[in-house]
Amino acid sequence: MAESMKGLKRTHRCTEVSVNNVDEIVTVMGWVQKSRNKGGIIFVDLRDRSGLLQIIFEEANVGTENFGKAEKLRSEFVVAITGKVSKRAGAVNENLATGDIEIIASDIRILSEADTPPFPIEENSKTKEDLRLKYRYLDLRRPDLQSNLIMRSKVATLTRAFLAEEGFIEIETPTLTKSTPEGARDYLVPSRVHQGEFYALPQSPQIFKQLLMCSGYDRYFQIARCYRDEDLRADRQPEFTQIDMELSFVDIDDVIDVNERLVAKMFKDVLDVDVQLPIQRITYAEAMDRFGSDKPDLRFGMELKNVTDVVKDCEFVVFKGAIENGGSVRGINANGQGAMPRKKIDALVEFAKTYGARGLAYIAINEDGTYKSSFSKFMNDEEMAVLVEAMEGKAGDLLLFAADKNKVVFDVLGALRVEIANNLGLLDKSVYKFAWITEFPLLEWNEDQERFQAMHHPFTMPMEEDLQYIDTDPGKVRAKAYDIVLNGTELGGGSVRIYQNDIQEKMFAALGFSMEDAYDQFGFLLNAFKYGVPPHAGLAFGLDRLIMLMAKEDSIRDVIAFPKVKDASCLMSDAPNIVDNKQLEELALSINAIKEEKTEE
RNA sequence: GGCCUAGUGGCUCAGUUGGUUAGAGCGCCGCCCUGUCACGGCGGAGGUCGAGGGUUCGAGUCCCUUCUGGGUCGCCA
Repeated sequence: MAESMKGLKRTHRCTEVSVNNVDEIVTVMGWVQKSRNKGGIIFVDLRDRSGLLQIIFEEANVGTENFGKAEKLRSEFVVAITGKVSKRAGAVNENLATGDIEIIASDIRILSEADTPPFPIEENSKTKEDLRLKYRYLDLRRPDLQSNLIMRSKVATLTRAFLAEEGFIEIETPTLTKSTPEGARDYLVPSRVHQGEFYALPQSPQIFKQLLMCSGYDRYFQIARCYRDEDLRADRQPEFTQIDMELSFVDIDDVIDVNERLVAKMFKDVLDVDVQLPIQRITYAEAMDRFGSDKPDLRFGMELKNVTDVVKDCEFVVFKGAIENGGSVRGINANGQGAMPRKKIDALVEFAKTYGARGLAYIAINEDGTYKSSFSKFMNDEEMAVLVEAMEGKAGDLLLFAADKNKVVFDVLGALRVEIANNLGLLDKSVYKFAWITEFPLLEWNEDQERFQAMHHPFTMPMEEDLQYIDTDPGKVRAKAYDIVLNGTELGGGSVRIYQNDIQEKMFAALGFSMEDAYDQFGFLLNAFKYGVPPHAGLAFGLDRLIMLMAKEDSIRDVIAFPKVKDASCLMSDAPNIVDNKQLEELALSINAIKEEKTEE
């Protein structure tokens, strides 16, 4: 028996009422968080997106009929309350923004009744995520998710304002577009009109924004939805949002400048955190060498040390073999962890193996200066001492070594470094350490396909000084590409683009594309470049990851209203689902093989 | 696709080496209570332990298969 709100108008949100409104008659509307019925007096905590407000019902003030309604209230009923703001007669509740006041109800309407929710609607929910996702519309009532989405809105709003101020124009680009085989797997959309043909959902607006530069818009941005049909992670969803931009007549420094000022404004305005500008820049080579990662977490040390030269003459076959095969031996020093129990060290070895290590060598330095090591029997005392010295090992330290191809060594130690820091509680979410990573390799060798592929994308400009190697030693060429990294997460990235035909042709040649292939896939861009193209560069932020870090969450699911789970389905709507045959016929599609349980539905 | 991990009343969990009617807190329902705010008091309902199969005299507890979440490697220009 829902009542009408006819004739009523909400005057305040719950926490917009304060002591300044004492004795005023207000009308608030929201959900019943909690009802405490003491018999002759009923306390109700009313909730809306702003917070909680206590309502008092006494028969003398609200009347017999309304008091009866108040007795019926249960969690999540939606009500409209009119009453007088009053200083609390009882104790002040320090935990509530409105803890010093209450509303003495003179009228109540039950706008909607509610079933008991399947889990408590409360902050810091302990409920398992699958249940929360099935009832996402209830989960989204919780204050922590509401504050995340509100923060997200603030960031988007100030981004628009900031970029507009900087001369950017917001332009939308298509989401029904053309599949390009390089890069991530595309989501495809069948065409009804052109049977047998497909649109692709964009992985990014990359080509369109470059065309907009050709068209003279000069500075473009868009808060763009992007799609990649790859497996999910805590920080990867099949559809995600980028703050995407492109600028004409600029070089690296111009892009970095405007973006670090944007980041600084976001953190100041939303979190009141000062980001020190300029943000430090680290080359890719240095990042790999010091941190084993191109997205280093700079909140703690434990940097990698290259001890290849130190151990090159030892008899330990693992070290020797790695060096002979062109690899390296590197280590990290987990300060003060020398007493780590064998079980935990074994767990680290297993962890390392998931990153391709065949094992992990270690030296635990006892408090008395003696060693406990997995390989001391292969080294003499002097060799051990020199190695420990090179690692700056002190009594009580734990030294961990990886010996393999450089890629494996970096992967293993880079991951291990973060794992250990995490285990030791060194990753403080309220500390924000930014870095720009620059001078990425232009190309990387794809072992499976036995060819080079673009590390970023095929339109990334090589560094002028490396251009000479593009024909002879393409792997050596560095790119005018840059990533912005925050606390070990890649927040965004971009590059200066190629705008000269001759360089673009060399790039396609290095990638093993014929010009015919290139024109087939990217002809509209290459043709556009024939008609006068400005030098241009751009960048895109992962908005979901940015908000995740700002909100101190562990998953982007907590900053996306309706996220998908690991297998890319939606537990609430049950998407994706099968469609009826009529739809398939219109698209000239037939299904060859699908999982049995789906066909039986 | 691989590896790790979880799945016990509505929610969160406990359930010893397999052994009588599967427990707790919160929530829910009913009655009482005019100052509570983790309200309180009294009473009550509710699960066969994700599913299927197996071992056993006997399984929530062991084995196999499978489903559903989460983490991660591969993948993610």
